[in-house]
Amino acid sequence: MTTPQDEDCSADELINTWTSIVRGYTQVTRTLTDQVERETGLPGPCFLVLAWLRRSSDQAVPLSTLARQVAFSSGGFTKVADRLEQAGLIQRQPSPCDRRVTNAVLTPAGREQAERALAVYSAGLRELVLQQLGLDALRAMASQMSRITGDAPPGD
Amino acid sequence: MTTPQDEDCSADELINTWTSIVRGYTQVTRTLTDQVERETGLPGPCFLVLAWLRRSSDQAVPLSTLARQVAFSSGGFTKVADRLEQAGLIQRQPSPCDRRVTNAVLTPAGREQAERALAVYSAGLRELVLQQLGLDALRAMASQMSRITGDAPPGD
DNA sequence: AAAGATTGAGCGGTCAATCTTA
DNA sequence: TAAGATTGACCGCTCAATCTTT
Repeated sequence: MTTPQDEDCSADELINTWTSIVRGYTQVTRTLTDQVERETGLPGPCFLVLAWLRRSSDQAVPLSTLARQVAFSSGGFTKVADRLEQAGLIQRQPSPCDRRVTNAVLTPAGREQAERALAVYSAGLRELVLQQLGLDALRAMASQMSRITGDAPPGD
Repeated sequence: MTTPQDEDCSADELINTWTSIVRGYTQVTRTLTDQVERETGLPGPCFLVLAWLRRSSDQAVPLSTLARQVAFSSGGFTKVADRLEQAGLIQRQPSPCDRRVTNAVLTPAGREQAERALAVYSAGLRELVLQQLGLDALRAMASQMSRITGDAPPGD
């Protein structure tokens, strides 16, 4: 939605405003990632993969889908999957319907790690974001961001 | 600010809400970085350094300060500085007052590149964020994020 | 042709060690 | 001692090439 006001916003103000968003986001993300890594030993990308698999209700998910989800290249993700498999957190399964794709599923150990990591993550989120902003402001921010991506706002 | 409502927010809702913020932020950042890189040839970290130097009104800035600003390790930033200097965009200057520190200053070419990159960046910001949200919502989001970091809201 | 997965080469970052100056 | 900068070893990711399957 463009309003006549938009032209009143100088490039400098625009950048300063966005920069404070960058700072906040970066600080929260770094803190959460550090906490998860410290308390579970899971590096950032691995955590995101486990979280996504858990969110898929234990269904097998193609490696390519996971790669897109964490914004990794295909080749880069192969190695993430290698590490996760070697750590016993996921298992590779050739897809029954399309023999090009390999799926990943959580092992019991992987699911347990995912639960622990998500507990740490959400606790940090409560402390860092929810307590500072309150639920209404947080929801408002999320729905703004959803407008940017064109996604449906969360909770619909 | 903690309200009684906070306990009504399940871990799942909390994470979903934050995730949509992550998605929006990531999409905008990636798009802007790609645009800047495509139209100026500057990779992301270099762009941030030039932008910060420009914002310092052409003053000499210690490398350690710049490193903190872009959240790089000391060793990592030395190599960024190497590339920027080799590209003729910055110049190293030993600090007159403290002989441990080396300062960086923009060369004329570096300043020119910084201007171009910032023009691309702010144009993208207008299109991707300002037009979708409007100025008021953008300012609101920035001031929320400032509360998280404890910084003063932008424009004060 | 086109899409998924894997491999190896290359690069950009962190980390630990070192040197210099305060 | 401590802080800033640099160096080299290491590691994780991207990229391009390859193989397989559709």
